[in-house]
Amino acid sequence: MNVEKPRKRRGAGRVTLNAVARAAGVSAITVSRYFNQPEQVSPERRERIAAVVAELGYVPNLVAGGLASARGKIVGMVIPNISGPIFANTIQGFSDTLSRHGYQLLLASSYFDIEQEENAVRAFLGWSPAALVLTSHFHSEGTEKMLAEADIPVIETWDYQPEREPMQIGFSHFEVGVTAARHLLKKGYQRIAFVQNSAPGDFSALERRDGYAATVREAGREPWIFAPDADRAPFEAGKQAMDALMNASPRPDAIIFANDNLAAGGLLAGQRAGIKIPADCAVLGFGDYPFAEMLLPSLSTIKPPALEIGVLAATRVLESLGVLPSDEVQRLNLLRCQVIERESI
Amino acid sequence: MNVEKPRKRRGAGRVTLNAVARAAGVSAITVSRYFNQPEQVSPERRERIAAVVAELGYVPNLVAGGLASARGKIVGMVIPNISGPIFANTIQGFSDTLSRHGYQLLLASSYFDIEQEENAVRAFLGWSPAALVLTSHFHSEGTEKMLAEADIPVIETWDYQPEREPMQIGFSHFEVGVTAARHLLKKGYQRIAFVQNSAPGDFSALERRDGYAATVREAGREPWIFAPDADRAPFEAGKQAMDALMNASPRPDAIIFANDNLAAGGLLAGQRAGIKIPADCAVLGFGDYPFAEMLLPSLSTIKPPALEIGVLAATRVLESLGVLPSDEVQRLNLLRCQVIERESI
DNA sequence: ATTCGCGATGTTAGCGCTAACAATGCGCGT
DNA sequence: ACGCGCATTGTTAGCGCTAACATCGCGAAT
Repeated sequence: MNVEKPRKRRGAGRVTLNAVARAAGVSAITVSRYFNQPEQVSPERRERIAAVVAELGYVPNLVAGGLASARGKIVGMVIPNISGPIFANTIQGFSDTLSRHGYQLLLASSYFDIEQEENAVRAFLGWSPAALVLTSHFHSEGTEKMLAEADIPVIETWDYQPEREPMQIGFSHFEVGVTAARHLLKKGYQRIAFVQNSAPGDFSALERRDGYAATVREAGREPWIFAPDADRAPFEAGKQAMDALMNASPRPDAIIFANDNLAAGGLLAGQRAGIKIPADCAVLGFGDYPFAEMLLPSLSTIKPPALEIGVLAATRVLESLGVLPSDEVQRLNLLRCQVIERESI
Repeated sequence: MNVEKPRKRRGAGRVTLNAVARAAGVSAITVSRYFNQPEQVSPERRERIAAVVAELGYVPNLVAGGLASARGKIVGMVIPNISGPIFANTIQGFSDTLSRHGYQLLLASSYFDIEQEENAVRAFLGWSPAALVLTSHFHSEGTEKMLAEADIPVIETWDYQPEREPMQIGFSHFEVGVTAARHLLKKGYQRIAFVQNSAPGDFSALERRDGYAATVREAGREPWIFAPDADRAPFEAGKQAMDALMNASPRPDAIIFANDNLAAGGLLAGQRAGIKIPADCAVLGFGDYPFAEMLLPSLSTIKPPALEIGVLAATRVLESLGVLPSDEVQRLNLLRCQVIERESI
């Protein structure tokens, strides 16, 4: 006499939605609605279900939900690097805004490598995310193809190329260069130099340089661009630049550095060489890294809207998904940078 | 004559594993094995399947896989904050190590708030993650309960409390305080002060203080602890501390700051007051924040193994899951901090 | 020749949830 | 009284994948 024993036993005894439904004396779909469209459930049942959920310690299985509804409450973000002072704020703003609305963040870093980006995008798509957020607009063919087929909102951040199709949130690096140069010109500086970023592949920094160049040219002066050795770390490159520029004659009376790391190096080298900043030479950075206010003299810089980009990206995602209200989701979102004047100008 | 049309149509025409199987002339499970245990599939079929996968652009649906196998290739991490200079490296190391083995990172921040942590843990558990990584050992009751029931590897990082049950990866903050004090004593400093962190809730900083206190006492001296106002930002608190200590008589000849932000403030205030560092007074920080080498004088500090914690956490997770080999996964992992000597000592 | 073991492959039955459709009951206007 | 619309609840059929078991074929061991 064989006992017909069931052959499978996988789900490890977790409390399921069905168990809750049974205990509450309603059907499964009602419990499902309680979680997803509570306004469709009568108050009495809501209370009943809430009690059972608390009692059994039910945790909704989002995986099953995601499979059934073909769209999970999860959003992927690929960022060049997590630990840099720049992107960290964007991640923070993004993550916080999302989680406030019950969405989870899947994160991966690409290190400016489009193949790593492609791998991350592929893996993310496997989780059927509600949306994807990428950095910059330069992707591999494979990535572009997958994104086109995925049929979910895709947002590109930090870079701003209005002619591209996907939703964009960023600011104009060219404009930053213009702002920097114009700001110094207005303050009466005459010989303004620009120190380029030593890291290859940072195309945004080149746009800032171009903005600077166009502006000084417009003011009837020749651009003066110093390019440090490509193999130096930013801080060292900044020192090199300052040393070289201070040996020129005539010297520049103001220097725009492509970022705050370079500027910090410049500040230090200047000080070691006995240059008075800003009396002998003004220094302006970009990024408003946390240390900018801690240097001596404290570093004037241009602050990019890092946190805002993250928050706005999340907002646009939630709008696209109908979680937040909006008549029509804006495709282009141009933010502004801010000049932070401290002592080095 | 009614045409029996199927009633559902959800999956939006995505390429499925079944489609691949059909096109390759094998069964679905063989394709599944091709992805998960390729060594179990004969080389000929592997090739065949690979070709079809590429041709159709198949992207495995990890949600379905996760549901079927009751354990997704995804790992959750809850960290106090993403943008701080401390934890960013841990996230980076963790994320990179995981993704190298095909696991994805779910990230959330708690802002040192155990209720936010609980929410994050609940949401993460809904994705049936393969493991969870938390920061510190102080959790809400609800969190503890969920973790106990979840039956997955849980790792607590940064803090190190050997008596606790879960796997731990961190270092001893007390030991950091001891190291700092001992290092300065050995260099011949006589009157060593300690500046406490102004932020309430940073219990680790208090342990460092206690390590310092125990060590100087052991050397026959009285601990000298300065506590800045609790409502000041760290940088400002550091300034306040330096000003106060420099007005004492006799002055301390060395100061340990609870972290680099405080130390940077101290350095600046010292300089403004005409104090020669390190000749008049040495300064030692903690954290090795990125700006430490950029200050003038550059800041000597104690560098915590932030990146290593992340990498090791990921390694232990992968070992627990059998992805990486290991006879027996170590439950306790004590890492060491490193004294970085620059100019301020 | 028969058995055994083992590697490669296939069949079946869900995993836990939700979309789509169905049904029910109630108040309302005619 | 009847039909209609609306709010609430239920029924059914999967979503795409993999665990568990079943099968098949072939060489080695007996």
